Amino acid sequence: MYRTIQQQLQARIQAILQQKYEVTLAQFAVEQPPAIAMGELALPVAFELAKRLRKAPRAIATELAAELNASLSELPLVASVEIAGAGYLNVRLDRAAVVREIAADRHADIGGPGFKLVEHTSINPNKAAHIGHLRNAILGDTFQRLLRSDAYKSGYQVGVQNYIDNTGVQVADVVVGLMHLEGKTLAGTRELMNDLASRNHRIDFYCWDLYARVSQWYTGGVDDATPPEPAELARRKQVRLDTLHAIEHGGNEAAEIAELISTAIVRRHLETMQRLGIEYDFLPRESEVLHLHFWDAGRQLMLEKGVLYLETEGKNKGCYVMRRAGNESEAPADGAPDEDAKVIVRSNGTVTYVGKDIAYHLWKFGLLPGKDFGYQPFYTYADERICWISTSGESAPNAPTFGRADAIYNVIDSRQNDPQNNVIAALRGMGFTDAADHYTHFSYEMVAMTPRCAIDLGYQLTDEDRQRPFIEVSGRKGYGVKADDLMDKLIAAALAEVDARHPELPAAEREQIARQIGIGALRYFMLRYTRNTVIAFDFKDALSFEGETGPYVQYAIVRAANIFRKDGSTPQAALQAVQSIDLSALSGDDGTSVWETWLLASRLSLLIEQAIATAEPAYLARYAFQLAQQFNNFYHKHHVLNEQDPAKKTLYLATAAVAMREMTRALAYLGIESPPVM
RNA sequence: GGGCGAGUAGCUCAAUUGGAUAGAGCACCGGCCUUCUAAGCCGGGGGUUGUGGGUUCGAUCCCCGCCUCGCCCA
Repeated sequence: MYRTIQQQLQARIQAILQQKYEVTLAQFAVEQPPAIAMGELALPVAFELAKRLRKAPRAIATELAAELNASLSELPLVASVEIAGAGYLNVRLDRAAVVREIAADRHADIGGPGFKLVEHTSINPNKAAHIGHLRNAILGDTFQRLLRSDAYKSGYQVGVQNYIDNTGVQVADVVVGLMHLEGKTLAGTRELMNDLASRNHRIDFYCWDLYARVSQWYTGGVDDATPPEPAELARRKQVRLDTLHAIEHGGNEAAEIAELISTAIVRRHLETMQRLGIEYDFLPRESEVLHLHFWDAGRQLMLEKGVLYLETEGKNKGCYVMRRAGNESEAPADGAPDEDAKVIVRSNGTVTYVGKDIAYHLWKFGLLPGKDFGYQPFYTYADERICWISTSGESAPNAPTFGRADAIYNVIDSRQNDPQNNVIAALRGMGFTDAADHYTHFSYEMVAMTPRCAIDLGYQLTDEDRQRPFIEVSGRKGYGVKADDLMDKLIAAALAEVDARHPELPAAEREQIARQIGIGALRYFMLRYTRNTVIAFDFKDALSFEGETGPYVQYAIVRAANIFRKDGSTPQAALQAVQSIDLSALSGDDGTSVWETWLLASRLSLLIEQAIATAEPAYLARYAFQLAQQFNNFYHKHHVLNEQDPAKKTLYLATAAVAMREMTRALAYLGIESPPVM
């Protein structure tokens, strides 16, 4: 509702500016005054106009206030407009009228046409998911929820992809471990998987350790009694390279083991993410990008569009290269080679990662001629939703397609800034400016560990590392907190609390509530930081259920629900009743704290809009906390069930109802469930 | 060496993208459970926003220099 009022004010002011001064402002801010006593909305528009009109801000504000006050009939929810400070226009709302609008759940809509593709998670399928992957998946999943159409907003059509690099060097390393460290064949690998499954062990955990061992084996690590000879190290490097090439080509034992193991781990990743309420629509795989020859079509198109050319001189002689972003104007005027150009195809004919990525992104926008994946069902969720996977064979009859997006969001950490910019530059260079403009690298900083946390986990740190602000998670070293381990810990901690508080509940119910709380804490923890903040992970912070956490908000909802349970009434009835009672209790000191709760509760659509526009889910997380704080404030100030004045009691009940409604919604966008009791 | 990001309370982070008195959580100190759940609430201390300049009605935010840290590239 707050958004609607902002829009109405903006429209009205635009009309006045046009009519009175013949100026139009493309955009101007509508803020909130520092204190509610000064009104509900503040317009600094007079400052903006001071330069253009060569007039003092306060004089302009005076004229605008007069115009606005004279036409209040156009703004049914505004009570008055006054001038404050050096030229602010402060707007007071008709509290009763606004409350009735909010109670009736009238709010601005969000959404529009178009298909938006969100890609997130994209974990190398060679080891267990860790806390860094959790941040990625939780950010992506939350953003997807903000975009998608639902009961609250029209939203957009959304597809969620999880890219699987199943032919990369990381998978090859695990295959090297299985074949050369453990001497396993394809049959032996099958046996291992069956054995792990029968003992309820996780294959991704097994590979976590194996991957760390292989990484050390390459550099002559712990498995050797004496350091290996240089010739032996060279042989190991060659084994790695040969395995990688074998997997890329396919049709051999290494490739089959890679397929077997990576698919099993992908399945495990889906299970891990499902615990967090995260689901996917499609898993495009690197193997299909290769086997379906996406790059051939991409290269053809790049050559036609003139962004790819054969370098004939200098250090990149014999390579196909692309000029770097921003260098178009500095093209080699004197015919000298552009040494700064990005190599796309090496002189030996192999394609770089960026090259494959350009082709893949052309496909995402439906710009790759004649190429599409085959689609087969891979995983079915509880609600019958199907997760599809790419295949180079025939598609299943009822398969959807996922290319042809109007906008894409790639949730990838900030270390991939350069490669992502290269892809965008390629699209722009090819003349696909619309695609380039709608390509969002949803960049975020990594999750690291505090040195303290790493030591607690038993990792050997150098003295230098101990002095660092944080230690990077490293699959290669085996450093990191596994996603499933962390969830287990959080749920166990929550269960201990629930057991103590609600021994009367059946065990299954207590476990369900503990799961909701543990996951709520985790998702909130990953969302409360803005994207370009490095999270230095520590168990103490992550395991907290107090203060600015998910459980704090969940608890506020439970408190609100308890009011209705004890009262024997429903939130719906309370909101309905607001339409017909006297709302004079909204004014005065007492009423103001009630009114502030309504006002804050009415901002959800505004916050969703901002979170989408800035690709910053943290704004919504913060909002959920602030609303819960505001509600707790109200809860302690006004004892609802003891209220003797019937009109006041009805208003208070409705206040609890509206806060509960919006907190529950906000949490749902964050992917956090609201437990019935806690 | 080049590119990107960051530096705000003891600690971890915000600041509606240039607005009014820079706000939260944690930690610390003090108070509040016979009331709708204390996973909560109230109060307190704690700041030259790394540093030096500039832009303007107004700068934590924008521009330039310097210092420190992280990441990426070579």
